[in-house]
Parts: sequence; structure tokens; C-alpha cells
Amino acid sequence: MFEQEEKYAADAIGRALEAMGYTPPAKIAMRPIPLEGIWGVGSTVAMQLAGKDRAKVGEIAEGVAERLRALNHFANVHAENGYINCIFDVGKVATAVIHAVLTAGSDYGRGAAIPGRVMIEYAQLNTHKEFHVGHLRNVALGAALVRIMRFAGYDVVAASYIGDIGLHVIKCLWCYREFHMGQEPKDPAQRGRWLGERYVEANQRLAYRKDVSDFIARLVLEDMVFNGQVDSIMKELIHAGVPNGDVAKLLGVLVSHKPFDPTAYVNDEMIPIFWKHIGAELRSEKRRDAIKHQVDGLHSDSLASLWTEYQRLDAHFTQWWAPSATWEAEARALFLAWDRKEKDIVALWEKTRQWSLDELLQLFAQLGAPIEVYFYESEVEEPGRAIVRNLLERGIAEVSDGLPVVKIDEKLGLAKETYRTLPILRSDGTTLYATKDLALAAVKFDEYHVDHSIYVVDARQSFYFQQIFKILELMGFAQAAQCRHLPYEFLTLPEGTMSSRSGNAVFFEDVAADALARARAAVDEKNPDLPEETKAEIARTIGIGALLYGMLDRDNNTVIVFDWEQALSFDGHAAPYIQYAHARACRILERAQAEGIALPDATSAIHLSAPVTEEMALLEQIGNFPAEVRRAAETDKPLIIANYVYDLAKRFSDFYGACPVVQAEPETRTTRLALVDATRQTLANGLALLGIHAPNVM
RNA sequence: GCGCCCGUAGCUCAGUGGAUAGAGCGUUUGGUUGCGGACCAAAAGGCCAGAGGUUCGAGUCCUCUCGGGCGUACCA
Repeated sequence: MFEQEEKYAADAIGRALEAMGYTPPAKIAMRPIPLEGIWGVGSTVAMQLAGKDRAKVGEIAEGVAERLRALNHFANVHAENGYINCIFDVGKVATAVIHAVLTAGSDYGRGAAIPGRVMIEYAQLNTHKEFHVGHLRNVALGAALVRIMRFAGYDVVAASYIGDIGLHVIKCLWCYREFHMGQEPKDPAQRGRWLGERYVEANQRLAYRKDVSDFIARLVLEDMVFNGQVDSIMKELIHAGVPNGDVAKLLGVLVSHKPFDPTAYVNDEMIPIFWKHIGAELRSEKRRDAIKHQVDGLHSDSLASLWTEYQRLDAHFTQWWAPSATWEAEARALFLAWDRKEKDIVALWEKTRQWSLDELLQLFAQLGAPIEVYFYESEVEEPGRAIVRNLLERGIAEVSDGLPVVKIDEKLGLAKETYRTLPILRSDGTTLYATKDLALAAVKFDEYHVDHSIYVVDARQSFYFQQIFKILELMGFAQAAQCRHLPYEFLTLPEGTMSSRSGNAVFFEDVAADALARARAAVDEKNPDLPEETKAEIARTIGIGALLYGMLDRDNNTVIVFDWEQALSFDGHAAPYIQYAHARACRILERAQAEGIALPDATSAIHLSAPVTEEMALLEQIGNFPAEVRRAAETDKPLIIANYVYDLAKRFSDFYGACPVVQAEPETRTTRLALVDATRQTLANGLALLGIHAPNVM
């Protein structure tokens, strides 16, 4: 908005410097003056040219200021502390800002078209898994970036890449088929979630043998009391008829703290007997600990943690231990059956996949995520294998340790270990994420003709994407240089990493339901007379807006520790504050209309001969919007827009408190109404970029 | 070992090489017979992890150290 003024100032300063016998730098940067109550742009060029010589700095700044004053373009130009400050003619610039907003409307801030097509891939969600709040960060960020880049003028294709096949899907299908065949929740809306629970169960079952083994190893290391009981337990095992060889082997493992391997024993019955003894021993330790607690008030944390884990495992021991010996092999076999496209497994996959997709599409709609293209992992498995074959034939890939890999450093001729080696197919021929990603990149280049490709994926995959991009380069794709991974840090829980695999996750559905309920309570209290449907709509707007904003008002590479209360806070630096500013702006305009006052439009005269600080601060912020949109797009930071709209709302609140609008004298009233309308419009435009609606009432 | 990211107020975080480092939460004290109190005003709270360097100028750029997180060949 102020480009013209900045350009004018920069050019004028350049000419003044030349006239004074200096060589101006190639680019004279103008920055807003950060002093309160002063609206204009300043330059530091005098300090750059004069260096340490303070007297000369003042001399240059003063000389330039004098020459600029003579041009009569700015209200004033003065030299201060070495800065050359050009003070805007407030009335002129204010008129330009307000007219620009009211003329452009919802297009205010939009940039001119930028050549080249950009594909932004985000929302890489998996079927057969539940959508948790960690995924929300990805969708919020990717969607905001799509809108911001598009608004800034880029030709953006928004793509989602759905993980509808892979080890996780196979595990889930295995669990479903073996233990839940024919079951499904009555409410179709719950199917996706139910399936996600089956996936968690599958992981627990498949990890069961290892978890038991790890537990025994831990017990031996941590529990000294248990160690003292080992001898007597061994004797009891022999009494129970366990072969001497197995008992001896187990004893060796325990006393030497070696890893416990359940497959090493002749008699699988030994472990259940041993397990019973472990339980008995832990119970008696618990009793002793309870008595000790009465005496000295102390508990053993280690024992408590062991006991919790024992209970978790023991709950399934009788049912899971024996059959679990073959589960892993079953799941692997199922993956191979999938690869052979066996009818019943494909049918089961199709049915359950649709359950998840229904849920995901509904979620994307609820979040307003713009997506034009859907890619599916299942569609790039075969093309991926073809690429692997091709890479092997061309000698870019080779078979090492029984599987195809690309030794990237070697192929690039790098002596220093940089990109290392990436496996591109499993040794049993099933596909990896890399297999499919290579094929997908080819589709993006060849079929969608994208010039730039952005991957919005969490930061833990940064190294992996460097590897992928280098392989694409080795394959000969010129666009490989235009691929960019946009990393964002993970969202964790106070108690640790969130993982849908272990079931340790906060589901988006639950958080959203809570957010809606809280928003609804507030609406009921403040606007009890609104129609039911309107109240529900406003509650959605506020609840979802608060959640989205919470994901977007931090830098991409800060780890977010999810705090339930903080995420649902409607006070202070949060979306409802901004929405509230918008609603109040709307109310002022409504009030004016109700009193028969005509609302100003893009042709109304703006009078700001003696503006108050709050008016200038607000105008300045409104005028900055287009530049902030550009900066956000260029740096991939929706955070810039999130901060921008908050600052704008804050300045509006200041203005609101200091400047009566409807009660003002007619001339001032018209100007302030125009300012309120411009604020309303800019708030709405900014929030829209974040995917947040701006309500008229709330 | 190597690589990436982070370290700013009690807590959660902003901060485009430039003027006095800012918000929110929390704490304390005030404000509405005024356009909506999801608000506003004020107070308290900082060796910007540490040490060097580049620069007229460093929270910001470079190097090193410390502390934390995450990667690092068949998870995605």
C-alpha cells in the first residue's frame, strides 16, 4: 500500500545523495518509523555511508532532508539521530488507504499474478488411523499456506496425499479380520474412529511378545528385591516340571542381565508359569511397600511403574501369549496377499478404506481446507516399483543386503557422508514410503506440470526429503531443484510424543467437541435471543477458529506442547479476540445505518486534518496488509498473518476506546465510519487466509 | 559420531541487521447510568543460554561452548 510512497522516498533520497556528491547504495531500503504518533517511512542510508563519523552522519541526513523538504511531497522530512524520516501527509495517504480497501473489498491485499505453477502437498493423512490434534497442525498450516500464496498471486494447486495402504493399513486389516470380522459400530460416523482403535489394538498385539520380554529385562535390571527371589523361583519352576535346560537358560539370562528372548526356550509353557511367579512376587512387594508407606510415608516410584506395566500386560497374558508367537508372521503374510491382490483382502480393504475416507473428507470440509487433487498411496505402488526397476537398470540403484537402495553420496561423488543410503523397496518386494514418493513426484512433474513442489510435512522427515530430492535429481528431473520440504515441528503432549500407533493421542474430534461446547456456552450467555441455527453457526466459527489460530500463531519450527486449556482459551491473544473486533466493527456500521446515517463508500471524502494517534496507528496497520501478505507468502509463514490480524484487532480496540464514531461530528463521523469499514474488511480478509470466519455477531 | 531444529519476562510465545526488546496468561491496582467488558488502563517482571567475531549498528548474521528436542538402510 505504501510502495509508492516508499519508492518515491527512496528515489528522492538517491537523487539527493548524488547531488551531494555521494554514491548511493544499489537499493535504498525504507522502513516504517517505529515512533508513536508519527506516520511515515525512514531511511538509514546516512549511517551506512558515513560509518563511524557521527558528525558526517548528521551532515548527510540533514542535507538529504533539506533537499526532500524542497520537493513538497511529504508533510515534513527531518533528520533524527542519523535517520532520514519522511512524514506522510496523513490526509492524502489515509484517503488512498481507505479508498483502496473499500474499492477492492474482499480482494484487498491480493497480489498480481506470479508466473509458474506451485503444487502444495499437505494433509497427508492415513486411512485406518484416527485424526488427532497433531494432524491438525499439518492441515491448518498447509491450508493457510495455500490460501496465502494464492492470494499473493501464485498459481497454486492444492494436493492431499492419502496413506490408504502401507504397513499400518495391513496391521489394521489383520486385526480386523482375525479378531473383529463382521463387527462395526452402529453409528456410521464412528466407523473411522473405531477402525483407528483397531489399529492401536493391532500394534499392541503385534508388540506383545516384545513388550513382555522388555518388561522382564526391566524387572531384572530395576527390581533388586525380585533379583533376590530368582533362586527360589527357579526351584519352583523345576518343581512344576519345566525342563532343566530351559530353567538354566532363563537363570543365565536373569543373572547376566542379557536380553530375554522367548523363542529360545524348548517349552513355551515355561513363560506362563514364570509369569505367574512374577505377578506373585510383585504383589508381595506391593504389600511390603504399602506397609513401609505407613511407616515412613515413602512409595517406590520404580515399583509403581513396574506394577502399572505388569498390569497392562497381564490383562491380556492368558489370551495373547500363546497365539502371539505367530501373529507377526500372519501380518507379514497378509501384506504379501495384498500384493497378490487376493480378492477377499482387497474387498475388505476397499470397504474399510471408505469408512476412513468418509471421515477424512468430512473433516477437511469442516476445516475449510482447500484441496483440488487427491493422491492415494495405493495408486503409486506399481508406478513406484517400475521406477525402482528403472533405477536398478540405469545403475542409480543397486541391491545391497538383499534390497534395492540408492547410495546417494556415492552416486553424487561426495566423499563426505551427507545423504547416505536410502532403501527404496523392502526385501520382500512390498513398497516403502520412498517407493511411492518417487512415483508421486514423477506424476506431479509429468501430469500436473508443476514448476515448484512444496511438501508440508513434519520436521522429522527433513533428512528423508533431502534424500528423495537428490534421487529425483539423479533421475534427471530438472524440477528437483524446485522441490521444497516445508518442515514444521511436532505437536507433543505434556507427557510425551503423540502417536496414533500407541494410542497415546488427543483426538481432534474430542477437542473440537469441547471447543464447540465452550463457544456455545459463551454465545448463549451473551446473545441468548439469537435463533438456534445462528447460535450453532457462531459457536462453530468461534470454536474451530480458536483451534486453528492456536496452530497458526507460532513459528513452524517451534515444538508445540498441546495444552488443552490453552488451546481452548478464548481470551487474549486468540482468534475470538480478533473475531470480536470484527463483530464490534459490524455493530458500529449497523448502528449508524439504523440511525439513518449513510455509510461511506470508496468515493467518500476522507478528512483527517488532525488525526489522533489511534486513528493513525489503525490506518498504518490497514495499509500494511498487502505487504504482509507478500511477506507471508515469500517466507512460508502463516504466522505473519496470524500476528498481523491480532495487531490489527488490537489497534482497532484502542481506536474503539478512544474515538466515538456514531456520536462524532458529521465530517469526522464519515471518516471514522470509513475507517471502521476498512478495518472490518481487512480483518475479514486476513482471517479468511487463515481459514477462520469473521462473524457479524458473537 | 554426523546432521537438522530450539534456547528472549514466573509460564506460553512474538520480534523484517536499525530508534526505548514486545504480546498473551498469571500476579497487583483501577475502569461501563457512553458504538458489546470475549474489552481497556496502570504496576511489577529481561546480562535475549554463554564466549568470541563481522558491522556505523547484532536478540537477529558467522564460529565455538553449554543445555533441550528430533533424525541418522527395509516406520511414515
